[in-house]
Amino acid sequence: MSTPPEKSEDKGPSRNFIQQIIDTDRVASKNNGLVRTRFPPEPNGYLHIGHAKSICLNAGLAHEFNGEFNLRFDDTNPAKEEQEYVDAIMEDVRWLGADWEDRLYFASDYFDQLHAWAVRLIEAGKAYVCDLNADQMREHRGTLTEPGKECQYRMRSPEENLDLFERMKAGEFPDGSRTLRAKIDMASPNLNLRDPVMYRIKRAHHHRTGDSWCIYPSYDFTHGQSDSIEKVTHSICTLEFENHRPLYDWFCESLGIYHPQQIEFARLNLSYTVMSKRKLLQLVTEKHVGGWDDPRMPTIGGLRRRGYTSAAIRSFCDRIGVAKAASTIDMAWLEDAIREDLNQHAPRAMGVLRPLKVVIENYPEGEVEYLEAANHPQNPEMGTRTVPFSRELYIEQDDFKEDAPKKFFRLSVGREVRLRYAYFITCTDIVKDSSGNVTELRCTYDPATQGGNAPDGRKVKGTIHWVSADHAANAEVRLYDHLFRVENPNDTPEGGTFLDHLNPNSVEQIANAQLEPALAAAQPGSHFQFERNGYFFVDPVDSATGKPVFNRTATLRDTWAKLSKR
RNA sequence: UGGGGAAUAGUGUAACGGUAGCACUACGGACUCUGAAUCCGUCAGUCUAGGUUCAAAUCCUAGUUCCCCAGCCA
Repeated sequence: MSTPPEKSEDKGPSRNFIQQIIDTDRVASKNNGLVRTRFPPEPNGYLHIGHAKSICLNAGLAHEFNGEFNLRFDDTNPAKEEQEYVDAIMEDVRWLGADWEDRLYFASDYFDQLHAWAVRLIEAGKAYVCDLNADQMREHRGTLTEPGKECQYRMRSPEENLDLFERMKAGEFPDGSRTLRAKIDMASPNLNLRDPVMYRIKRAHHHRTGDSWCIYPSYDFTHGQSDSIEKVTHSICTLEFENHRPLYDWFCESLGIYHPQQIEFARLNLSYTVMSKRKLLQLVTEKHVGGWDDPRMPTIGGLRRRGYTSAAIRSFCDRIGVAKAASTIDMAWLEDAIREDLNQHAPRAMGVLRPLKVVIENYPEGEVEYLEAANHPQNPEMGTRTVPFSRELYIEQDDFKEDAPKKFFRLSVGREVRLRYAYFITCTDIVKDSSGNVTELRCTYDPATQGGNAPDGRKVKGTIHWVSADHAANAEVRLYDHLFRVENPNDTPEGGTFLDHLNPNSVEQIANAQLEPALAAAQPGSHFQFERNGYFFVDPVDSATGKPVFNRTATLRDTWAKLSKR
């Protein structure tokens, strides 16, 4: 996925710190030079752009070093996990272009092995059954500055522990009444090493193992061993697991099993959005958005429905880099990535979002002519189409200004502009309603400029898009903006929440945009650039045959908007 | 006040003792039948203070700031 290093001997592309670690490992023939990575989601929610960074990183590394990439679900908490999420996650990973081939794994497939390993640690005197309840355990754990206390159960014999653990497994004890803990060090300055829980009693239906277990292994007792079973060479995770690495290492060492190397990197933060699963869930359940795939969501499903392509997301992940410093990437980077992709690939069309009627007074009534327009001016191979032209048209309201400044290159009374692919027109008069709003423009056209070129060589500064009023297709268009109006929604004053920063105008629905007629047949899932407006995607969910709904994926850069703001 | 991490233009990311580079943003300009794209250019950076060295973003010392950890979540 990420581009392989170039051959150039001088200065190749920069290598991130993980690539450098792997370079070193390969020079040392560690793992015989093999690279195997994995993406280990918990199926308790939908994937977001932050996960995409991890997927691209892991799959990209495997690809770059000719290794293997696994998909493994970390499904050790049946209370939160569901098959629905498994399915959605697989779809998203596949869509992103990461290929796990036949290596789809579930931590739950390792439950028997994990149990056997737990028994082994008990026998070795390295694990014990503890009768403390959650509150008591918290008390015994100590604090950041004070060591924890060893409990009375810590000294139980392996025989007693074995017996108790088997009875835990057999369902003899109520939920939460006992745990199996690793016997490490209650005084460790790293709280994760203060005899962490390996197994807890939890009667919950597991999406894969059903009701066959009532004890479930914890993340710490599962993750490293799962990596080990799969012979993962480089176990790449986010920074918050750095404190867990000693535990990861402890289990592999104590068990004497293959020991993968855990490497941590900084998770992705994006401006103007939130990334935590909890907050995304809240947006959905409290109906601040339409669902997990709402086009304003930073989820993979949301981005896809917004019109992002997987190529753009991969390119984005490639560009943002990988490091250990916590950082927040500007949303503009994501927008840049999708613009770059769509600029090359999206066919052009004309669509008027906020229509203003234009009557060409010297154009014969009832006449229609079909003018040729390029589907992509920079790429003639994409062909041409025709658009109907007639006496009455719609143009964009923003393309007319009664008191037009000098730098305004569009229409105003007495000014001439080019209608894209059509004619030069000059505005001669305006019609207003009783409250003074301009409702119609009266114009004349120059028949000699058909197709958009003047034989006398005269230039016009402005070219605007248009549609024929009688032929235009009506369609719903949704204009999306940032979900939050501040760069960092997590930055809230005392007593506030991230929801306070929700952007009330994050979506604007336009019920009756006027589009060139061919767009009525636009296929769901296809991309267009409405010239001078932006990139639009035909919503795969809400579109019906002959009634497409367009989601604005991204605007075009708008120099004029910037100029006019000053 | 314990432990683990991290600090390089506005934002990201390279440089691994030897010219601080690249990208995004911003701002100019050229070009243009999309005020788009493209092209050219400008502004702008090594957290602080000491030290080692011919030479320090890089090594050492001290400090500052930020992030993570007290779930039977992952």
